[in-house]
Amino acid sequence: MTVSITDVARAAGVSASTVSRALRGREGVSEEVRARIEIVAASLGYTASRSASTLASGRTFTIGVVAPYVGRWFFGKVLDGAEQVLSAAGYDVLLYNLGSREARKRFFARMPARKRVDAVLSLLIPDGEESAALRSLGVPLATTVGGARPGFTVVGIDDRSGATQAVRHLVNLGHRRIGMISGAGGPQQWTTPGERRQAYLDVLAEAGIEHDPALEADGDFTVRGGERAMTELLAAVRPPTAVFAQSDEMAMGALRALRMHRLTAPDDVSVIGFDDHELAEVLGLTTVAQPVAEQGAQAARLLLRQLADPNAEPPAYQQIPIRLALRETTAPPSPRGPQ
Amino acid sequence: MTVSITDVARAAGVSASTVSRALRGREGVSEEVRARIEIVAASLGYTASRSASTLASGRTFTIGVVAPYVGRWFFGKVLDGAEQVLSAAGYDVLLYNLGSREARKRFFARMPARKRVDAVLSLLIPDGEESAALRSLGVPLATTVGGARPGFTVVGIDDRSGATQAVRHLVNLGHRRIGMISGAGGPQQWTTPGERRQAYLDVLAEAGIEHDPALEADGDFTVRGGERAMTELLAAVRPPTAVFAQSDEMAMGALRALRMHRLTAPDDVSVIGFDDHELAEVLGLTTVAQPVAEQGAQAARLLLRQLADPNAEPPAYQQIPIRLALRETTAPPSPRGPQ
DNA sequence: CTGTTAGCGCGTTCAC
DNA sequence: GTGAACGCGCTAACAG
Repeated sequence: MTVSITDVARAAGVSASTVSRALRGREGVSEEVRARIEIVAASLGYTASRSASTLASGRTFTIGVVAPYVGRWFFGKVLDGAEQVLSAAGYDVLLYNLGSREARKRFFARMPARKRVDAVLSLLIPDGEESAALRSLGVPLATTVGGARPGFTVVGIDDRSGATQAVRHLVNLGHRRIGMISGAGGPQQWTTPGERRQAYLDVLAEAGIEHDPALEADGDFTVRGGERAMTELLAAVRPPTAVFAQSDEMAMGALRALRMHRLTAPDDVSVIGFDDHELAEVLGLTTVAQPVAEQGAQAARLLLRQLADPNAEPPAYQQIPIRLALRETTAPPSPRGPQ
Repeated sequence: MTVSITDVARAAGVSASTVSRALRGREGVSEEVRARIEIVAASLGYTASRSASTLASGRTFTIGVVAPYVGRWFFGKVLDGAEQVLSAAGYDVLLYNLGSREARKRFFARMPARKRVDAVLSLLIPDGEESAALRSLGVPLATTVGGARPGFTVVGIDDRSGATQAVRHLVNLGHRRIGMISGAGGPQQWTTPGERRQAYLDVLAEAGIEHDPALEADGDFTVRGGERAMTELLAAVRPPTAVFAQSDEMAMGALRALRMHRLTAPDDVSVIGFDDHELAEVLGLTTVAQPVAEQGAQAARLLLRQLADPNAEPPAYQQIPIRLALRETTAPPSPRGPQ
């Protein structure tokens, strides 16, 4: 039924190996024969069976992408960027979406990717055991989240620098009471919240502003959490005149909380986010823009490079540049701000 | 290096065929032996090679998902829903993200999914040629977009009914000048814009409201487009007091346009969307809620059913229920609305 | 440059 | 209930 390599070989009057060589562009086939084979193969609609080639060669031409939740903006974008690079290079993408705790457990327990992929791109932060499980696959590993980890090529942004830019921006506008909405939870290995917080503290210190713990609130990296956190900050004895949210989604929640209190940004409170979510521009949200899809693309490129040259030492950590996207939710403090 | 079925067989003191039978739960293996084999396999960390099983059995245990753009909210959600169902059933998901015109062309020209998947879920609307290419794979096909198509199992919502509910809601609130932001473009086979528009016209007619072409604007199904469209509507001789946007993203653009004009919803203009985008709730947007992830999940289930029983006639079209999500952007027309 | 010979690791008969 | 033999479709090593 489906056409195999021997069908092509017979039709072209050559052996199967010659067809194999010709179609994969290997040397040792005369141009004449190669051309004939290509025509025959095309006319027969032949595609080599991936399973058979994999079995014979050991290469799968497939990259596994492990994600916590492709339905979320951030991961969808990273996946998008990675997929484009990989498919352009002739690789297939096998997606493992480990949203639920059970799915995740099942994946790492049974490792369905074993013998199925040439490399793995992880969009989630594996704990110690999970990292070991991935390393046991014996293939190149990359990730776009979390700090440097042995065995992984990590592509990320400079969280410290991004947060520094954000808070400095608020300081430069003249704010002195600057709040922060952060995410306290998350896996141990996720260094982002800590890095951004440290930058916040450092900038306050360098500006000679005393840190007020009442101006920090946990937003859980969700819109709802951001709303709750902002509400909390507004209830402080002396509310902030500006707020740095560690993510755009939390910043959006904060904007909503302001609206609920009949306040607006930046007239009453300045708000700056982090990410450059696709709706940030719509909302006019000032933010630290990180190229999300590009991080996935770059991680994919580094994996491809390792596959092309297994001997080359892969970079342990690579940074993608970020920039401040000035929009409409930040301005100098106004006298009529919340007291 | 990697452990194979013969390794397990030797360690368990049985033959490879017995291991194969035992591990796949086939009959004809004593419970005693099966238990022993399972223990040995687990302790050795054995996973059957998918390529080898595929080659031997013809089944790939892999489903191909073809998407136009996983980075977009809607498709990410559908993919998410589908992936969960498929991976829970032991299937892998091979993702083909056909964002660019070239990627799409390349995919349909070379059909890299051939011999690689047991079924295909398409999140994009294939044209005639592309449909034929997919059908030539000889596997079950499903889709969550577009109208019914031969050879495909289609899972979707009742666009007509959803739009009817939306516009009736506005009529019931007392609105008479009701605008619509729609999307004119898109592929021929995409019936959604037309269906929703027809419902809009029908409800106006049934309410005895004369249709005013000046109250329709094209929003291109994007936030930006929605913003432009709303601006256009506000510039009409007699602007609408309420607007039905055919998607939440366009509705969000409309809200932004209102803000730019120092107007608000619902005080000046009521706005209702369609989708229940994850940020709709945050913005308080009244909308027609469609369960996006559920559509992907249901399509996946129908594919699995066909794989389990190839003889069963697959349903040609299946509808997922929708509901009106009443929130804060719709209210009775106010006397101080735009004139 | 090209053909022949062996597997790759399984699932699937068919005997026993 | 279990094992031996065969083949799935292809690539790799070796001849020629």
